Amino acid sequence: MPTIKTKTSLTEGVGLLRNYLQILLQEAINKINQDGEISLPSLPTIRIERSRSSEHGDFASPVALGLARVCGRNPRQLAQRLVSCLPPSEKVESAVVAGAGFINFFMTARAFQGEIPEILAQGNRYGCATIGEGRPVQIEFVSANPTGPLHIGHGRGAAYGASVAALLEAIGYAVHREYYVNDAGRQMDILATSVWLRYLELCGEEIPFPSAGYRGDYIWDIAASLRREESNAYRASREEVMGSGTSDNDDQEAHIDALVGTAKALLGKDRYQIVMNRALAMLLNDIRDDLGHFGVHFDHWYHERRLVENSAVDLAVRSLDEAGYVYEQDGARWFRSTAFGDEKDRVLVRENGQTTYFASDVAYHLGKLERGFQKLIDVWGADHHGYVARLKAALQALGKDPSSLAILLVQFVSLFRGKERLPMSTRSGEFITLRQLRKEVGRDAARFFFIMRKHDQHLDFDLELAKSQSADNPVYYIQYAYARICSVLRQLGEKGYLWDRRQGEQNLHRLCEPHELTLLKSLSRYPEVVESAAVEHAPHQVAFFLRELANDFHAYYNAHTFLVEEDSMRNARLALIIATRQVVRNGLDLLGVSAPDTM
RNA sequence: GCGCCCGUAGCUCAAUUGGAUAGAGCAUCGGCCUUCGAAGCCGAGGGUUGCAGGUUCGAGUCCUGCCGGGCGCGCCA
Repeated sequence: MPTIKTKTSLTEGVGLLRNYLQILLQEAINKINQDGEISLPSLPTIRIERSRSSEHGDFASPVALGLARVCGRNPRQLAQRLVSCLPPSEKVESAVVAGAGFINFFMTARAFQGEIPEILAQGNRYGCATIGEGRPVQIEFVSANPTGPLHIGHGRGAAYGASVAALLEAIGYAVHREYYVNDAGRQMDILATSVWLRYLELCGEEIPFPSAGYRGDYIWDIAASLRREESNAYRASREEVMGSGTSDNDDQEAHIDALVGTAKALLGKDRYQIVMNRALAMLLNDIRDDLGHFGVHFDHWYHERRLVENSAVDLAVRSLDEAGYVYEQDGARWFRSTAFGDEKDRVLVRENGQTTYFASDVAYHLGKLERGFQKLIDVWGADHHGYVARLKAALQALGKDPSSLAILLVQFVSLFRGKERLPMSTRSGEFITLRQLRKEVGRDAARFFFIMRKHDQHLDFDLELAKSQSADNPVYYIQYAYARICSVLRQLGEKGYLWDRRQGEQNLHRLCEPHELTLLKSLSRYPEVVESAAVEHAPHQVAFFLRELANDFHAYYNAHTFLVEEDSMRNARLALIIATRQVVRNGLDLLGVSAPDTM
């Protein structure tokens, strides 16, 4: 019989209790496998779960159920056999077979008490893992067009992307955060022209503003700065501007395109470029500043222009062509994405010779892989879902593995003020910006609320709830737990005590009240939660965990006094709540939410 | 019409990716402050997981068909 190797041995570091139990089961399976009782060519994956109900112990494994199927044996009998082969352990109180053949583990109090020194020793690093093994991962998020301020939807993408990035970093990936700046397409022309038209209005020209232009107030601000800087040097008359003959009443898109042409002609290439660059710079600064205050930072801002200028886009199109997936039709060049399951083929080069946004995106993603990232993550608004198939198709056509790119779609946000739903229209520039939201509810509540739901769920964001400083508000509930612990420690000093960490760690066996065990068990779950949330790109799991942890702490607080007279007990309890404080802070940190000492 | 996502307590959402008796928070009702912060704690009620089939030891989760909602379906980005 083959000996199945175990990754780690029992004598090595403790690590997660879950992994520890996994090893125990491995030993048991190995034993009966070597005895010839069962015959396994390779080790099955041994799943260990936290029991949902305390009646089922602390951990449970369904491994015998799967194994029984393979071996053609009775699951309960096999489970019983495994239990009898488990190596003895001081961490396991008992292991029993239950239900269809589950193995339930009841742990000793000591097993959980042992987590406290780990937390205190690791501090900010507690919960981190090395699964990523330093592999480079690139995560692209927000990437809003620089044609206006960020709105609520971008806020959700920003909060989500930032938390996923933090989680991946926590489990050992080398994370590179990137914002893709769409500064090369038609939208930029419309932006530049919108600014110029407002500038002309400021100069006193009465020109009707095109409905396809950007109408937001921020356009006035940019125009005003242009006028301050350049005075009337960019002025043209109403007659010159309106001379193209198109009308806003006929075809709004054609009209704006004509105005763009007029702007380019009247200003000349250099001055037109200055207007565009000024608008772009101001908007990007605004976005960068906004995100900075939101606690969201990027390692790199990647400009689409760069792809155009260094011919990466042309190269990508040529590569697709050489792979045999490009053809010409109606004067345009098409990518045969239907060969990879897309609904229809997509244009790469337009009839007018200009490459499409899609062509840039192919080049951009190809470049990401060529820069050495093995794992790519894109966070997109759900309205872009139709885009997934074509981008993956392009990667596949270029000989890349499409599964190296994970596209996470973030659903829309509906804003509520209590029961009242706030209208969100992007047209006419009347939408609530991220900045307004941040100023109204604060960064902490905004960050927390945005990640509280799974990314593929619609999010109802209640401004009143986010602002309320009450138990209804989960952010305050969690922060309050943190502040309460800080407050206890202040009281400690006022009473003339000092926390004796060593004595505390030596008396952890004193922590055996039900409330204490509940809290200890929750604390030990934290590394498991971080790992799961990271692997599944699901920061909401951290939010739910913190809520439960805070609840366990508040319950403990109400049931017992920490600052008791007896030194050994006091120091043990302080060790527990200081460890709790550490875990709350680590969790909040992953979510970009602050941990205040007082509230 | 076609494609993708979603449908779980009155409301907003979880559910260890196929595991045991589907759980939280609001809201409702009832208790707990002379005490380390009541921004807190404890308890109660509330469910045919949209509907109907199927797959298996086992389904909220997987497959099929309906019903209802959201989003896409440009030589825009």
